Amino acid sequence: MNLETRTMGVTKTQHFTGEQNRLAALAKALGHPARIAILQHLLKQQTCICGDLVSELPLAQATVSQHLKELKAVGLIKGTVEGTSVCYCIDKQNWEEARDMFLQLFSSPVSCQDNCC
Amino acid sequence: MNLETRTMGVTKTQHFTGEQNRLAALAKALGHPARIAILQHLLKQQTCICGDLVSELPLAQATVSQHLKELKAVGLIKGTVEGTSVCYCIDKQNWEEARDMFLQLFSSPVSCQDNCC
DNA sequence: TAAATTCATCGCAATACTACGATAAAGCCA
DNA sequence: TGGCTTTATCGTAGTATTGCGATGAATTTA
Repeated sequence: MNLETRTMGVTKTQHFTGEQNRLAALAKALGHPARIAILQHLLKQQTCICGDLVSELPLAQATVSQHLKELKAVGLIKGTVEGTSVCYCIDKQNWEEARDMFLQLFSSPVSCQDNCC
Repeated sequence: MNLETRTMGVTKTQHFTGEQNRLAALAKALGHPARIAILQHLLKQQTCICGDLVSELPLAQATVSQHLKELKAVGLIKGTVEGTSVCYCIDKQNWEEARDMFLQLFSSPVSCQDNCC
């Protein structure tokens, strides 16, 4: 029987490295097609796009706002109030950090072949 | 009022492209530090590692098995039964597909600067 | 000031995820 | 065969995620 504080349903982040947790958090933020679509749209636009993301996406305004919040929470995007509307764009610095971390993960050679195991 | 079939709490995958859904699914699989740790361990080993992943990770055997199942479900790893134990390793083909998809996402230039919006 | 626009947040409903003990299934070894 | 090892699956508990209508806050416009 486990007598330490039981926190069910919660990721045990304490037991992993900061890098592992950070990469996982970034991946998690990318882990929804709507958020992928948002990022792709922000990348495609030369200038920063505001809330017309809502009309681009097949989701209600409240839902889009929530996805934007999550992307903002991990730092992949940032938003600036511009009058009545809000201008969202990729956060270049964190975006490049994310790119580097994924790059590093995928840079290792895969030794496992078809007959490996 | 929305009278179409209401499926609450479920991602609306139908409304996104196959690529967006695939990339999101791969990212989601990477979205947990334990699964990052598993993949890093499998990448580090020259030969395929079996269930001693359990002793490497700070999680119960059932939990590790569940994470392995998820990684297997998106195709990032594969397992082969070897006597009593199971040998897991990176699925080279799907791993490279994943790498290419993330690479493509991050390859777009970010035009947004500090004073962008 | 009053109405309209834009967006965030709240609250709810339903599903998904995380974790683990218990148990089952499959193979090994004495 | 009987026990042992290894791993998958089941069941359960708790938290997180997804989605959306309703509402609120901030700003613009009439």
